[in-house]
Amino acid sequence: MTALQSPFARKLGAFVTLSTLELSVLERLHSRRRTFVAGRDISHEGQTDQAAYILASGWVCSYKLLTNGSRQIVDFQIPGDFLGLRSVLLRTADHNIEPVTLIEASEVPVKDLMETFDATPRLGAAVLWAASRDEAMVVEHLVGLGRRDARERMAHFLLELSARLKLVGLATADGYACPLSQYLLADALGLSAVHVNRVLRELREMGLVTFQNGQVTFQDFDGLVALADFDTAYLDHEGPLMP
Amino acid sequence: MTALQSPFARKLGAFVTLSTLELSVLERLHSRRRTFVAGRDISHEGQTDQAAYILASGWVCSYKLLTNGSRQIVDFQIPGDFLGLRSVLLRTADHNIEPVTLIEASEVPVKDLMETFDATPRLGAAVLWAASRDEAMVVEHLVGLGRRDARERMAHFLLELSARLKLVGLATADGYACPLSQYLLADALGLSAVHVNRVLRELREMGLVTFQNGQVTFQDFDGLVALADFDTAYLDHEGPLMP
DNA sequence: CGGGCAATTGACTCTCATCAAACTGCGTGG
DNA sequence: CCACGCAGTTTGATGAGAGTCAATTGCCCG
Repeated sequence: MTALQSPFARKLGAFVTLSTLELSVLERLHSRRRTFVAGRDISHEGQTDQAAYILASGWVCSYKLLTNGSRQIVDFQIPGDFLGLRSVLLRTADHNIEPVTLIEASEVPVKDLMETFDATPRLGAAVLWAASRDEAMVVEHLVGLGRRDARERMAHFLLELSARLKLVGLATADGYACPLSQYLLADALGLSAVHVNRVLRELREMGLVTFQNGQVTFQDFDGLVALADFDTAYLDHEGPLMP
Repeated sequence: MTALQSPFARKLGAFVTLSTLELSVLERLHSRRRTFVAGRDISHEGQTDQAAYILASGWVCSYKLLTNGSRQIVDFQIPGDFLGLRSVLLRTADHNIEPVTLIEASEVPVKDLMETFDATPRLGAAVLWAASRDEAMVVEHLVGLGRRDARERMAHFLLELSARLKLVGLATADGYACPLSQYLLADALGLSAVHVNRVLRELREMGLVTFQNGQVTFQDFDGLVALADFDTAYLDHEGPLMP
């Protein structure tokens, strides 16, 4: 896979034009390709000396555990997303990272990351910008947990994933393949798995979306947008401020 | 106020040693001092060309509104905190910023910010590190909204504020002055104001904390920590990776 | 064929929102 | 100096949304 085709380049390319040099630097970042099996954590809260990764294929989740045994998934990462950038900046991982499926990811050692920032500041800015965009997503999740009911939360979540997946060519207007179990959805949306099931049934019976056999299919996209009060503004920022 | 005494320098100084040059650059960042009255927003979602601010005194909240009229406060900022960094990086504000009290803040134009990154990379790294720490806090809030009940949330919130305020000398082991109304607490914790009141009463009757007349007083700090499952790890990261 | 995991459904419970109504402290203006 | 209004706090009563417990179904895979 060349950098031009990599989901990461594709995502950045949707917002800025990258020079040949920058594309080749991107390609070099993809040299340390690794695979990880589903379910075994890549990184644990409290670990130091973390590497960052760029996800090439498969899905990942970032989560935190509470001592009472429950867990909260902070976000899912899809191809083209950066993993563990904050953990690198803070020197210690502040959350756990678990592959949801078999994944391929390119390890980016701190040194390479710093050198990239130095050698191609435009790429550095792009990475920072992507990180800010991810943070905006986390904020939106927080708003959902605080002020949306279960139906709205689910609708919003499915729509956000749709927008993100479209950017890397993994979704169409009709829907997308989604490898998440109802337990994972529950941990992400702050609900119980049982309630997730009921909410999905409701949305299906309302004729809005179906989520069955790992496939999300929109029946009434606009209706879903209306229900979720979904506004893509937080995803559709202008590209990074390029030096 | 010299940079040495500013809450921002004080906060950074708790994690790294700053050179005289760096302190003087910091001081220059504080030149455009402005004041804002409580209740009138400094910045609105969707606005472009945002400036960033360093908060010198007073309290601020960042929030988002939903079309159904409810609002979710994402975080409060206290003296020493940066405001609107993400809005600058994304070129568009993705949330609103409202002073809770009369505040003093130093405006930091994008240009100055970039120049600082360029001229004193260590300060740039420090700012980035502080931003990552703030993001870790947002993540912790998200976990609270998703997986903690009202009592735990309130306890955790009061403890986090305590830790943050201590860092800039605004709290003692006994407690701190807190200008937040129960409505603000409600919007931050994803609760109704009525329920906030009941929860505060409960915590008081359990002999853990009191929050009355704008003063938070700990009666049983350890008991509160236990109830909240509070772990300062997400606040106590090592200092920034200094180039 | 049996084990195991995810999805599904029903019955019951509990936390928290909502509505309503006092009550407080406080600044303003008559 | 007091009446008034207002914003914030406090308390009670009721109901809805979501959790928990439990049982069943469907399906994949050894």
